[in-house]
Amino acid sequence: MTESWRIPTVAIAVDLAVLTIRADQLNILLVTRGVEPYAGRLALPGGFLSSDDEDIDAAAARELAEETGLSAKDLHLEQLRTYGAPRRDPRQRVVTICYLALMPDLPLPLGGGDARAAQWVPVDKALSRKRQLAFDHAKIIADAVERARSKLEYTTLATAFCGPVFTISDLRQVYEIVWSESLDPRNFHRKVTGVDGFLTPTGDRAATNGGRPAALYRRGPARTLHPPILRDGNP
Amino acid sequence: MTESWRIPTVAIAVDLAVLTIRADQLNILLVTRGVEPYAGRLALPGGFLSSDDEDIDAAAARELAEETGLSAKDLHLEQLRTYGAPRRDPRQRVVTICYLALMPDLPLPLGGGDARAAQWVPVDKALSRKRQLAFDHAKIIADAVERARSKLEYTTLATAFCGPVFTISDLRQVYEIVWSESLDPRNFHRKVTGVDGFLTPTGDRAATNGGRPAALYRRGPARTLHPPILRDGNP
DNA sequence: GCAAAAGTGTTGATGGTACACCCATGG
DNA sequence: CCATGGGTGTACCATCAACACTTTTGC
Repeated sequence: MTESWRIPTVAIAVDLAVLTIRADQLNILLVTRGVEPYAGRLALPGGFLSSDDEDIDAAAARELAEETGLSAKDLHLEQLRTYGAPRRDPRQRVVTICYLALMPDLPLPLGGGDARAAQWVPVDKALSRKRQLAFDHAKIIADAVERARSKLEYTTLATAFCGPVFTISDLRQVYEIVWSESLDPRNFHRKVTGVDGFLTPTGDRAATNGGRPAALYRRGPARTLHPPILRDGNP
Repeated sequence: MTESWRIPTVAIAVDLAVLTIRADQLNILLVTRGVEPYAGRLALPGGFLSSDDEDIDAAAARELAEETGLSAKDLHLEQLRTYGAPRRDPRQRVVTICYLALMPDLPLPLGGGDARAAQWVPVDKALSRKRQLAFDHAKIIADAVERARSKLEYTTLATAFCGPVFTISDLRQVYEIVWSESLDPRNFHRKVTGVDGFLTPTGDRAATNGGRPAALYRRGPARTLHPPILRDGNP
């Protein structure tokens, strides 16, 4: 608590839940804490809000750039929820505003100035070893994953996990991995090509990997899906 | 600014967007500010978070009880979003965690200890006179209404606007008013009675208001709607 | 040709809309 | 009886899951 004079009585933090798909699994970006409390444990990247003129959305974007080297306009970033249980940080009262980011699988570390040991951890693994996570971050991760899962249903966000050009198979695998559910490739194809503005054909074709080469697409202008693509597990 | 010594450099507020249906309109609970800034303007009820051991959800519930006299377990209360633009409060940096509450139309003031002038204001009126609202509260109200609108689609939340017992007509009017859209009474009836756990019949019937008396229902155990009841305006 | 993946056509089930029709009450 | 709102039946249409089938590549 020697640093408590530097931080207001109720401190405000901004934490990031950054998701990607890697090796057929949903992964989350975690850092290893170097200091107490929870030294050595895995935690969401984040930091305290400075009291200057920085907007909280901008603070989240800045943290994201520091961790990944990516600008917020290159990927999806949205506010998830604010967590403020009284003793979630044993040092003092901390209220943390959490953000959800989705990005394609890019190499890490991405040359950010902040060279803390950020690593991709499969979400399943992180959530099955809750004791290794700092603070209430297991709960935050679970909320982030659930938000991502449900957003795939009625928005075009799945494309945020893909690179700039992708095949319909790539997109289907995003859905299958995030939902842990297999989808019929033929019906999926029809469904996504039927939504206006979801996908823009590039005209090119992907290198074949054993069969007929797939058409390549970019993400289209649509942001919501009409009709939605619904999960099975719902009822 | 005489009280600024009591508030940390970055202050945390909890604000409430309390919605109800009154006189066939969606209404929001607003207070008239007595002090600068924005003295005399309408604002969302709320207050600063104390740095003691109060959870932020509990702080929202306490504010709600002070304004309406109702306990949080009697009505729906959920976190909406956190707003933290740098100059949203001209005095100092304030980050506000906003909550959305839905309640049936009950008389106000509800005998809370805090006798500030809380009043119901039709949402349309509030949003068409944005200049009369304090801070960024017009934006918050718009977000709250949009959240309520979309939650009616896939949750059973519409019952939160009704009293403990209600008719299917009452429920339909909730949808019609919140969505500003008229629905076919016959198809609506079939739809809601077809969702398992949405409605529990009481066995009683309402006093007639000109026609056959309607069956009375309580809210059932279901919290999500399968299938959803979708708005028209979507595509 | 054969395997493998992409993409199309078809069919039967399901859920939605529109609307005709019957039910129960007050006046 | 009539007016009024509550509630059911039904016909038609859109969407969807399931799966047979065709297309396009590598080997």
